[in-house]
Amino acid sequence: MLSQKTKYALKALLFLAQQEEGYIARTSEIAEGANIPKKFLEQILLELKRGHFVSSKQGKLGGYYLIKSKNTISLADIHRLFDGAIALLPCASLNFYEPCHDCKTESECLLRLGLITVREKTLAAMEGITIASLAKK
Amino acid sequence: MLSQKTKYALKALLFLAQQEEGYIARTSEIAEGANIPKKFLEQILLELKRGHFVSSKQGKLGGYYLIKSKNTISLADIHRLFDGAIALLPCASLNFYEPCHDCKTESECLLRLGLITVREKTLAAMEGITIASLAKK
DNA sequence: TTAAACCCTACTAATTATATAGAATTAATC
DNA sequence: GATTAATTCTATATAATTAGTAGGGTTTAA
Repeated sequence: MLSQKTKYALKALLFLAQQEEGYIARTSEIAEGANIPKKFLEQILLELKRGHFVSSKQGKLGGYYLIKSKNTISLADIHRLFDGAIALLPCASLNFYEPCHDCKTESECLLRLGLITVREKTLAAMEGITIASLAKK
Repeated sequence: MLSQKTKYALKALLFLAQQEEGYIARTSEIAEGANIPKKFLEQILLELKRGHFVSSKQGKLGGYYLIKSKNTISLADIHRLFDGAIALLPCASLNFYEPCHDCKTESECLLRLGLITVREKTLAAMEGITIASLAKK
């Protein structure tokens, strides 16, 4: 399941994607428009900025705007930024790989291969969902 | 990600599936064989019993055994029993559906349709992974 | 200089995850 | 019938995570 934070991040990105090109949205605007607690949203926008999905203008008249095309921001990207691995176990993950602690040898872990199959399917689906595809209702 | 509990449940089921037909395995046997804390495993086996995946014989010489064919116990089943919904949000779930609180109307939730697509793919993959398929290395 | 915005760190409250403890119950065997 | 060995049940403990809140610092336009 997505964390609330990931859900809010997606909604915030959707909000930004629906503004006209070049528009700079204040946090409070996004918070109201997407129904997100403002102080919580501040943190989320900062993480999105560090993840290079949005950028910001500081000071008065400042705010946030997309710096990646909405076609290239996928659900997989945002999930990884906030919730981490897409795989069901670290040993089946591409970007967050870790060996199992409770399997003595890796070949011994009977779950791994099956979970890699699941991750491949889920990842393909999640990469197909972009902010652009979500925005066109 | 799978919780530790789900992972242990899968390992316990795999252990049981690898025993010969009709064998009754003690909790302590499973705990050692699958490297699971015994008292934690007790709770897991009880939940698997309530879920009608295993049954038990009480008293001395008692223990646990599968009551569903290993071909018919899927990763999706076990995930749902211990970790709940497979969908990324409750509003996209089949078995754990709940409407979003922060979307005023359902049609307003732009995430839902995309997440249903992801759930369909993931679910299909998880239903394809069974205890039997995992057991054959 | 002031106001309005982003930026940053710390804190908190509630929930969930991961167990552990111990007593009650059941059943086989001596 | 007593003993032993197993499941069953309920309660507790502890640590981590989640979902925020608080409050000040920094930047920039006017």
